[in-house]
Amino acid sequence: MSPASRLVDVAQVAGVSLRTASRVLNDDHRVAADTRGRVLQAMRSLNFQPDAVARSLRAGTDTTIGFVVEAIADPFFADVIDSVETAMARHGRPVLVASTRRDDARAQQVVQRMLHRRVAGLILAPTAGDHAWLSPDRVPLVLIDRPAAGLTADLIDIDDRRAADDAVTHLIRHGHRRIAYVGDTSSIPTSWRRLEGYLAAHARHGLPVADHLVRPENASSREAAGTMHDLLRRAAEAGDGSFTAVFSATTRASVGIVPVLHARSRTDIAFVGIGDFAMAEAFTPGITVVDHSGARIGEAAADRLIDRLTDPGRAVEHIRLPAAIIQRGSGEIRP
Amino acid sequence: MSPASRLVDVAQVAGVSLRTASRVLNDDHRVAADTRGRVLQAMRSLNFQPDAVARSLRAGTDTTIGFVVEAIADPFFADVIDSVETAMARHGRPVLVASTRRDDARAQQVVQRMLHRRVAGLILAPTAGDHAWLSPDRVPLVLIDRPAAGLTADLIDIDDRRAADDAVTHLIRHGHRRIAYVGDTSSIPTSWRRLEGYLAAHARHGLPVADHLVRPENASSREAAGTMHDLLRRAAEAGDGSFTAVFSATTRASVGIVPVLHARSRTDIAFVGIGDFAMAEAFTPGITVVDHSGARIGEAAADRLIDRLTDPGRAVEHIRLPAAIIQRGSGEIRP
DNA sequence: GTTTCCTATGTCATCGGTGACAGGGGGCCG
DNA sequence: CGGCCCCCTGTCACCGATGACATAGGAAAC
Repeated sequence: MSPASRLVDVAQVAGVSLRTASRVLNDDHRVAADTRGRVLQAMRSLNFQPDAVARSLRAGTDTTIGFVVEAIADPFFADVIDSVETAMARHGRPVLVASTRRDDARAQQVVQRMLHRRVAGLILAPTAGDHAWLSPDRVPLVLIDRPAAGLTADLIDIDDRRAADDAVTHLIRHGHRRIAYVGDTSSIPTSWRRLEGYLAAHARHGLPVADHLVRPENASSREAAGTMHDLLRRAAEAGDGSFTAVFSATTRASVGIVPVLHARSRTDIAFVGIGDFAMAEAFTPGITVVDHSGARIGEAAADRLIDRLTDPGRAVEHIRLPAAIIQRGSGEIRP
Repeated sequence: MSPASRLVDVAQVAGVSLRTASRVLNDDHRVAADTRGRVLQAMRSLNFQPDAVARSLRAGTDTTIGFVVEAIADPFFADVIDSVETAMARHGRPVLVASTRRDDARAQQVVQRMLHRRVAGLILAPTAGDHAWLSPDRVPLVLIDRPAAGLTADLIDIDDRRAADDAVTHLIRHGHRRIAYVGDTSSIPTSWRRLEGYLAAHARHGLPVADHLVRPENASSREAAGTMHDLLRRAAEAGDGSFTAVFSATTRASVGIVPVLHARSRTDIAFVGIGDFAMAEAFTPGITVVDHSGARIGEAAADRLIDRLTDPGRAVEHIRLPAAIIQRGSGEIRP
């Protein structure tokens, strides 16, 4: 393996100075046509490729984009990463990924690491804690999915309150009066907004909310499954603990709940969840969801970040992407 | 925002030379205890963090690891990426991801880009084409999921032939004689080995293979769903086109097939697929699969790469991870 | 007391490019 | 024909760290 050739080698072969070769490399117009030709020829013959690290050092900033989420394997975030990477690849920008596991300290650590790598920009799905340590003037920043406490920056999300309200209203319209809520930790704005939507839909229809049917704080699919078991048990024990429909506030929760309902053959209970998932249409009945496309969010975030890199001065924007109900059957079951 | 402090600033505050500060930073033992103390104190007071780009330039190599797969959003690869990132984070190594969309040219491009960034090592799920352009002496390299044509490097995979053989044998033991094969493009070793396994199981049991039941070349879940529809239609038309079980060679295909079977209420047809997926246990009957854990593969790949970075001279290894049948019902249906 | 050696620290060059600025040479103008 | 300007190219310094090598000063050895 011959060592990678450097720009000096090119310059020498072309018989020009390093600086001139550099100008050709950077499409500087003030280079005579034939000189440019010789340099380009030399580059080809040496199979020259510029060293990104050296350029980054001189430029003071890298071309790489950092992407920080709580879990890469989460289907929603995997979609987002995929579309961000695809969009960034079009601009020749590599993407660094990191996961936080919902741990504030870890989030801070991985972000700091990226900053020391001088990433050109960051896309971040914030954790629950305060993010004042991350000053947005320090690096171009786009948030996804939820705002970050103590941080003003571009944000791409869906209207969580409304998505939940729509889902619950859908169930109410189909005749349900006692609807269980199963959701994620309400320390995250995404989650409490969905809970708000659930409550708002009830209030607007003059329906009371039974406290024992509201079950936030399910951090994993497993916990959600446990909660579902518990809800069913209570409903069986006491007549007044009953419910005819379930609203799941997150995909994670849905993936726990649906198997429980099916394992118990409780297809008499209506179900609507936020977040689509693979195979949702494969059940009988199909699973009705309010979908927010990860791919769309990723694309919007990538576009926004590229814009901000081009023109750092622009005003902070909050982009709301639409979320719509996909009716597949489970949400249209009547009590 | 004060600009990030540099090592010279630290040196100045501590009243030592740049070089001495550098020695402290690198735990060089030949520094007097009190000098070290002053420097560390200065680092803390300036909140100093070394510039990773400058270090990379000087060192000739970056600490970053590159990860290249065909699609980041693929559930299997998302698992792998997640575990690789988690493992690498423990070693303080950032991870760059890139997707190839199964396009050789694109694969070559993203890998070259990573090399120009001087990544410390690469983990690669090869595409179908020839990979001779990527010399393994150029960068520490670990392959996952399948070998690469024209390339000798560490490889982490499962025994695809055997996994398929096991799955099909499982069906045969449950009394099936006519088993359909639905799989992915057979240009990829992963895929044709699974087809081999399917054929081998039949041969060992003295069973003939009906050509019209062997359906490779389903690149997407959608195509697999179409193929399943077609198989069912033919079986309904001609008596001899019938089958009592389906073997799906990839998760992608399974995700297409299962909904079709359930939509048509064909739960009389047995099913076994390679690759587990979310909700597989939620169906009635649950979906029997041969599982190969993406997390395990990612962890093994990360460990292997770290080993190779530590000791570049080691012999190339081929690590086979176990894959085991998870019986959930669909594979235990009798004809 | 001188030589030797070692410890702690410093100076200089370097990694591979790019910014700032200088300067030679030809064309155009007065 | 001198002066001005512009086009093209070159020299030098620098981005932030580390490798190679040098050196002051004291301890150990003779």
